[in-house]
Amino acid sequence: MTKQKPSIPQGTRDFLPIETLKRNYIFDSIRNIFQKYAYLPIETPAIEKLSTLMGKYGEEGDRLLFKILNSGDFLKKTTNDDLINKNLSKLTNQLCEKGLRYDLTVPFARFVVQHRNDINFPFKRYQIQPVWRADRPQKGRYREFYQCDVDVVGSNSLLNELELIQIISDVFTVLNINTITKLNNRKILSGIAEIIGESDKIVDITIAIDKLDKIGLDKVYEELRRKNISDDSIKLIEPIINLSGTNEQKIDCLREFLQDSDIGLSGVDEIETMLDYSKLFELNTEIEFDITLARGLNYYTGAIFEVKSKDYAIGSICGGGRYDDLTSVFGLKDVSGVGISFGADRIYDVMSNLDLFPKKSNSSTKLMFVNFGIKEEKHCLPLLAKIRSSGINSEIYPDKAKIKKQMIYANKKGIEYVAMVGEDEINESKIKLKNMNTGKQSLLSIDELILALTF
RNA sequence: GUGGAUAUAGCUCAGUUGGUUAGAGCACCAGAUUGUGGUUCUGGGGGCCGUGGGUUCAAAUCCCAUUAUUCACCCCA
Repeated sequence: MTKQKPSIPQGTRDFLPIETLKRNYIFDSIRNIFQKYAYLPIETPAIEKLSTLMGKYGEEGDRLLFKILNSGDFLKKTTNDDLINKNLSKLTNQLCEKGLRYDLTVPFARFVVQHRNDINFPFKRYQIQPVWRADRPQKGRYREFYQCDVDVVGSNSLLNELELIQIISDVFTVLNINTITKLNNRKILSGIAEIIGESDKIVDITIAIDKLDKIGLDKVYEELRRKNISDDSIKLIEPIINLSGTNEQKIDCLREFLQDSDIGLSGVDEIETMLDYSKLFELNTEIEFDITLARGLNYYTGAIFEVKSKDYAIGSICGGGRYDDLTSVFGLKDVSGVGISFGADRIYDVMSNLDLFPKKSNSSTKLMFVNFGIKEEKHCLPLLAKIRSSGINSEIYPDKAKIKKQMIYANKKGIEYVAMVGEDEINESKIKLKNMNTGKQSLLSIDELILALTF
């Protein structure tokens, strides 16, 4: 048998215990806050029917879907002509019926429609699961990563948007990350497109101005021209792209600019209401109304959110928005939803690079018994059981090895205390407890030991 | 899908205009220390120099191909 070099597909990762503990700390923190705001958990399968996923994320998204080869005779539906001509899109349909989910929002829309009779609307759910994208990996970009979604469907109220802002603030407060939350509204973007007479090109326009801070003004104009936006139209948007000042100043300016666009004005009203309401409580994230925030996902229809770390550049660590019509493709009309997604993996990268994890998040064992041999381990096992039942994470070294080896094991595992029970201790009915941080040792009874480790 | 960079020990990397037996740090194992970890000292195991071809008396080093990794673009968490 030839030796195989162990490896995993690009863009995927293994997680060592120390990393997994830290990741769990992020998941637990986020989950606790979701529950505090009364969202309910659901899960959906990793694989969905391709018909559910295709066409929801635009052309680019379709390309990034992982597709699953049909089982059995997967060539059954193909014709020789299609194979010879390499008619890829047709062959894809014939070879694959399933794919890995690309995000949690579209499967959730499918879920809502499928289970509409079992759901209590307005439905507030959260979902923490991995998603997969057949992307080229790079910094902060993986092919398998976790999203932590919160969504409300079946309510048009802006209170939901507000609540999401509070959740953003709470999550990043707990995780100790400085953030800026950018807000925009798709209706404003639609209004702008309407005013300049390019309504049908709204997607191209928004994607172009979304790049403003990245490629600069000239390149944005270049891109707009490339998308066949007329010079007259470009001239018209100029003051909008250069919009600056406080959130209030931007709103006033836009209200003026959009005065002939009903949809645009309603977007401005929504933003104003959200900013207004958000002053009712303390928020630990800087709120910025950013007209250039577009986000590619073309199902957003109202509010758009994006959160970035202020201290570590890695793209957005949370994003989302309102989607009014996502369920209608699955046959349920007039159900509006709004939600955001926290990118747990990018949050991990931020916290890891800024060293924001609390110390307690990287160890789980509190106490280890040294194994001195058969007689001693039989004495220790009931003690260990008692310690465990009082809620202390603990273990016994499974082999009678050199003490040194056992101590090294405990040290590497970050175990706080080591218990040594040899012949002398057995005779005295005591346990020698060593604090691995200070090196101090003391002789305790079982009850004293439990008390000492419980506070 | 487009463009750039890199590939040497488990990890991070040295390696001279091509020239003896390819090195270091960290990690790992053992000993100094038979009931005590972290620090220190001593010793040890580890390498088809990504893979295939070419040039040369001679290739980790130069050339070509290939694969993998990585960064950026597109797009996105």
